[in-house]
Amino acid sequence: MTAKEKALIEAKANILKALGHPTRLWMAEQLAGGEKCVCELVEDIDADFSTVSKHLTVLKQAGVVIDEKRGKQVYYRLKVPCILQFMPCIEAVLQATAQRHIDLVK
Amino acid sequence: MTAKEKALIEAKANILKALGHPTRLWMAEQLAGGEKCVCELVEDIDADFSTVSKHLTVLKQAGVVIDEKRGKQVYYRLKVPCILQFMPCIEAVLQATAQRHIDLVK
DNA sequence: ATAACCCTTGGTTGTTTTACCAAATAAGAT
DNA sequence: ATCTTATTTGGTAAAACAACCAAGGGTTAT
Repeated sequence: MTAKEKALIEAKANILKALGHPTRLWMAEQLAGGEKCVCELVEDIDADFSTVSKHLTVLKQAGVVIDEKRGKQVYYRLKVPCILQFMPCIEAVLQATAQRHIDLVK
Repeated sequence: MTAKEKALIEAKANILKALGHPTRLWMAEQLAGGEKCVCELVEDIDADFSTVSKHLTVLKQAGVVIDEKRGKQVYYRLKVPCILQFMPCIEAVLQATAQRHIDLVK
């Protein structure tokens, strides 16, 4: 494996890793429906404001979202909407996995 | 968010997390070309036998791969091949992100 | 039976993540 | 100017992760 190939795979893994946390994945799914400010996300989830903000920072650094400050609030949105296209496949994995998962997807 | 929705998102995040490590992502890509035994993966990468084995266990528990013992060796393969279909989108994120990433994808 | 090979498991250590709290910054309202 | 409101940043402690080494369990070959 060349250094370039290695760097590419690390970059890709980093994006998947960013989405590989329940809170962050949930946020990405929320943003698929359109931009939201941090406060809206905080409101919908049982977590600290700072926690939400830090998760958004992770997504931002991974290149999954971008932010824009408007007035008092900061709005986040998906940078590349296709990100959530692979959810059906993820769910197919769950389907294929175990009995206990099947009812999750249905 | 109901308990069920929460469980679903955790399960999905777990799959993405499993793929969110350079070595594991690399393995998944290798297996996209067909099953391989652990020894073949170890040979192609600069890592300990036990490290490779543990990474495979993570992928297995996430439902991404399945294993089959044949003779002395254990063969791993992708359980749901579509897993790697979203790589183009991941690369699109890289493209969209920063100058320093662009040359990685090309 | 012994040896050699393939793989997993257990243990250890260092690193990374995560969540919360408190404090700091920034913008709009009074 | 002061006070909210919205968000980020810094700090800290607990938990999870990752890599290596050593040891153990099967399986085939001798």
